[in-house]
Amino acid sequence: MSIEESLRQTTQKGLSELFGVEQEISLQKTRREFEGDYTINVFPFLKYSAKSPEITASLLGDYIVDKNKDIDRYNVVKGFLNVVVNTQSWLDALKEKLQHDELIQLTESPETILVEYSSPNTNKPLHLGHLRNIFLGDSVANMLSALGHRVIRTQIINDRGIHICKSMVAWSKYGHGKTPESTGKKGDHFVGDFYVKFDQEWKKQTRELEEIEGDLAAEEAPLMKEAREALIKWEQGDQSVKRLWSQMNSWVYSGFDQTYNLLGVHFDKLYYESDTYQTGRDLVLKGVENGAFERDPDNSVWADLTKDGLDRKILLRSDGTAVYMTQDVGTAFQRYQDFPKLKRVIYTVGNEQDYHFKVLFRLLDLLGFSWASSCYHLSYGMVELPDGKMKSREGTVVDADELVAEVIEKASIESDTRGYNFEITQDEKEDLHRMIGLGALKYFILKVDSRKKMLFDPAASVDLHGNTAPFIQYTHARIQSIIRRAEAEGIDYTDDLGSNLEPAEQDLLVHIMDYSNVFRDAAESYSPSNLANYIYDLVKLYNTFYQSLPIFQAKNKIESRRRVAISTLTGKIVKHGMGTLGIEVPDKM
RNA sequence: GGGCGGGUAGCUCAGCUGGAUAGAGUGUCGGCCUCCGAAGCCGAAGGUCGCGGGUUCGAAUCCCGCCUCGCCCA
Repeated sequence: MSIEESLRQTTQKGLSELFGVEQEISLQKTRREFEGDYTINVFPFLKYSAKSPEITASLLGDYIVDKNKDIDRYNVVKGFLNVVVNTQSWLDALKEKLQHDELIQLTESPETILVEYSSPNTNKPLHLGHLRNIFLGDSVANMLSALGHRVIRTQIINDRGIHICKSMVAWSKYGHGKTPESTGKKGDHFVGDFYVKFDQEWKKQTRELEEIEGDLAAEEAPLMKEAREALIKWEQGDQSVKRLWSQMNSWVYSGFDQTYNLLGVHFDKLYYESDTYQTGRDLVLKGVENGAFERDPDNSVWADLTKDGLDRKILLRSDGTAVYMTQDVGTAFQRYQDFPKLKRVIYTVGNEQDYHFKVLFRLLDLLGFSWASSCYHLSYGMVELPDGKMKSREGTVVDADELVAEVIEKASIESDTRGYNFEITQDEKEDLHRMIGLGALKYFILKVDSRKKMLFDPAASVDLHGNTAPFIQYTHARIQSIIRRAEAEGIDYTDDLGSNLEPAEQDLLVHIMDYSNVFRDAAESYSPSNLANYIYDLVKLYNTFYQSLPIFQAKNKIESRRRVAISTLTGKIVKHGMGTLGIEVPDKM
């Protein structure tokens, strides 16, 4: 049992025996300006103790010191009881952690959890917004998996609809049989270019038509007509349209795969809307039969959610075609068919769809699916640029591939400028630069609370100083350098570590011992930013420790050993934590 | 019109299940490489926690109203 947990139990017991208090208590870290490790605020218990804050705190303090061998002494400041943990207890905890491989405590009830993220459309390449989505979903999946859950990573690929048909029409007319191979272009960009081309030509046609058709020009433009025809033919199963459709989609997928590979993410299972959109339609029709939904005179189908404080929501248009919501009903159902053991489904989708998911989950409930309540919308805020929002129409979208290439290039320049104080091959250099550049980007995005909107400053995202991945990576490399030297000098940290701790050692150690708790809380609240901030604090404490205390020139062998032990454990946590965020840390840089 | 989310140092962000003098980074200014990796460390300056009420021994944190920014539903 951890020191903190045991203190919590003793305190709880003491409050109960002394004052008859039966409630959850919270332990805080003692503020730096006071002596102590943990602080208990006794104000809430005064009405039970019927004594002054000072006396209440002293009684509790006496009890804790008497009953808990980890606690050495205490002091009282106003209503705050600061307890001091035995130095020996901290050192014992350190030794124990080093002997075990597991840095965190695994969950006692492993679940099967499906995490959906990325989920792009197949008509254009990934952009900065997708990156936040991907990094968030991937790190949440990593955290849950690290706790011992069985995680299925998935995405729903929006591979059908008018947008893909636009690219298809444009390629047929202006493509001249070109392919990604023949042009040397990445597949998703290749197809995206035709989507843009469609838009340009369509606008041209619209302008020409406006005099005759007025407001209808956009819809009546020949190109748009062709796109709509293509969609109808697709739904009818037209062979040549389907062939072109799969051809273009496969180009896009190979482009996406390259990007995912570079980002270091993978998926266990893919869902395509072209496979599941009919399922949703059937479920909705069943819902009409059993009275969950209603049919209007014009034959459209609606769900009346006004009782729940939501609106009336259309599910099938009067011509019988499905809307997005209907497709999502189908996909959700399909997933529980495929994985009957699912305990949780996590949808990583931007917060502009908060309402959409509220409605979706309510619909699943109305359809009688017991698992509706285990669906969760992992909602995240938009990414904004220094000059405002990304708008595809204004061409201010930040392309994911370009951005990744830029950060790696920047990392390469910075590393080369600083030089390398070790032997390194060209391949290793490239690997290192990728690690640093990509790490900087991922960390920059993940350190911000995902629920909030964030500002993406391109210059700051590749910064190497302060609260950044390169700073953390650098510290890791520095620690590894110490460990290498310790091994060379034959320092064995499993030996006696003494009975003393300098303040800088203790501050660091206390934080280290908090890792398991912080990790579990971050995982269960789907908050990679909490983990990122913990690692940053850890690394800062380590650097303070490192700069203020000699390791190899210490007063004696025992101190050297202890500092190597603390360094080793810090290094392990940094690697584990960053790895969970999807960020690699180098041994040398 | 209705709903959701945000507003904390010049800038970017922590802190938000109520607790001690609100913290980091960055930027500005000033120190620290004969010593284990300076992508580092130490220090200074910088705040009416959007505004106004309320609850409480105690509010950045909870409640109400307003201002403001963003998004969603018709």
